[in-house]
Amino acid sequence: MSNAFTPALGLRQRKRAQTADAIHLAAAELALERGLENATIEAITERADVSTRTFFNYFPTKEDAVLGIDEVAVAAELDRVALTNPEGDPLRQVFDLIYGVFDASGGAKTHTELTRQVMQRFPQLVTRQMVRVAELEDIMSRIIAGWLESHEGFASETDDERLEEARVILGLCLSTVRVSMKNWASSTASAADAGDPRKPYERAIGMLRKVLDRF
Amino acid sequence: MSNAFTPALGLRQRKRAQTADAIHLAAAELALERGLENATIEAITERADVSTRTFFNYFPTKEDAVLGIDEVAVAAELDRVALTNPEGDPLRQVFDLIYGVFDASGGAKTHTELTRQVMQRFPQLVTRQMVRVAELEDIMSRIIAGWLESHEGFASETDDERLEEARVILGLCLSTVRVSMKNWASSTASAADAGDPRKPYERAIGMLRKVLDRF
DNA sequence: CGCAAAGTTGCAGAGTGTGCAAGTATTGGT
DNA sequence: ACCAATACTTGCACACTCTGCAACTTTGCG
Repeated sequence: MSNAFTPALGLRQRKRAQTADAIHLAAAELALERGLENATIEAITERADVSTRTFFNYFPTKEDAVLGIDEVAVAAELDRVALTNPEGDPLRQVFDLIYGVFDASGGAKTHTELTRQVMQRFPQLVTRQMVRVAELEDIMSRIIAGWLESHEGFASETDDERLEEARVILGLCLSTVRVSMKNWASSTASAADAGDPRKPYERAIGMLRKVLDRF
Repeated sequence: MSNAFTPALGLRQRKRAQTADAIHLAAAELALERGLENATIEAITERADVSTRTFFNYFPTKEDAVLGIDEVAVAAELDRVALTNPEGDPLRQVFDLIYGVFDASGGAKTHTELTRQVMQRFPQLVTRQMVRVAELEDIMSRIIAGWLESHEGFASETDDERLEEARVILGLCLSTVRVSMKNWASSTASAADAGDPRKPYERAIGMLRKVLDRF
């Protein structure tokens, strides 16, 4: 699991990742076994073999634990991408940004199939996931607005105008991803889909293009 | 208050509306006075002069009370609009649908300025409001898909394709409304804006058009 | 080794939300 | 005016989520 970007993690960090994963796994499994409501914190912590108090040192809410959201990784990804200055298809850039955040947030990383099942069975979690991303709207919009600045057609506008357009663009892409995500979540676990968590994003681009062409 | 559409409500229903409003008012005021977290159910019920238990007979959560969401009215509005078969600008139709749901949901009805202040101070509530509307996505998408059926260009597609496109279209409009809504919430309470809760919707249409023209 | 920083845990407690059963008010029919 | 069905309110007990705090254990590092 260790590569150029995760070089020789100390014992502490390894343990931390292990514990987080154990809690996430227990939470997701229990949710599937007995439903989201009936998977109590007590049951989760018992299976993950940590105290109730420790649970909340890792995840602020039960839902975040089920989704396995890693806030630190998300922040890091945003810091990283804020420095890039991409070229090419603007829509694809935005979708890549969104995918990066989702990917970093953990759901797509370790237990893809488990997460898909959870999202399929509890659609509230897809919504929840989107709300979480929406909370990063300010940061992401600013990044996109920065991109717009170097595009002809946007260069002549004020910062505020660009920021607002960036918000709308982000919103369009996010909502398309959400639709596509729900499709993915409700798809049968065919090998083609389950293996590639990017699939819904690729499909989302196509869907958005198709609808944009209508208007 | 009674007009052609609210003909001679019985005592029971009038009291019910009164109580709901009292709770909503108390919740919104207290949220503004001491913050969302510190406005406890206990404090709200005390001010509205009902028992804690009654509170939950009216609103499922504290946030819904602060926003004054009326689920019954929303359901009625959706039933009503499902029967219509509108003509004209498709985008406007969708925005009208969204506005109808918001309006019926109560936030825009009685205490417009209060609600605006609450949303300005607690942006989570804007998100929350959007999530609520998103939960009606299935129903609204089906209505829109029905509209598409009678539009040339969509008539040749399958029901599933139309439904998916309807979802994406709804998503685009919703996310634009959300952006516009946040602008509205953070605007100063100038007479022009405060008086007309439709303002953000009109503006949203313009914003979406502008961005669509870019692509 | 030995100290500092990070992490774990139990406990006490505030707050949200639900089910139930008993009591009270409203309605509509006679 | 009366009665029975119905709707609404309320108190109570209880389950659950989540937080602050203080004691304790583990890890990192000079």
